[in-house]
Amino acid sequence: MSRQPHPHPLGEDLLALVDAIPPGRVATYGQLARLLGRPQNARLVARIIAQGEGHHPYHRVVNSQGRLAPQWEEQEALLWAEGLPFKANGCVDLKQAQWDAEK
DNA sequence: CGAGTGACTGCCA
DNA sequence: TTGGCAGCCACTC
Repeated sequence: MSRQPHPHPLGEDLLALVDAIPPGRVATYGQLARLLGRPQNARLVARIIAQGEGHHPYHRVVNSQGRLAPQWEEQEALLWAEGLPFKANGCVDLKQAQWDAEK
């Protein structure tokens, strides 16, 4: 066997965290990174999610600007289907949709 | 080991 | 509100 089920040790924790995001809400890479204990590793979080191992609501993860993935147009449709608020420029309104891990 | 790249973030104009 | 710049970390060549 000698094979790693996850490319990163944080991958499993991150996936569980992403799976914990309730519908109608979104989380930022930095927020997830902070919950993982790596507030400065937002890019690592993005990379792990970009790898897309297993099935999780990755579409609920956006950047600090509420901007969606540059090469994933379907994400907007998925978020819209969950009733997420969008701004005029096509970004998610984090002010209303950002997930609060303590709530 | 060094340079380039990226689904990032925060600050400033 | 929007856009540009620098800083950070991990991966790839």
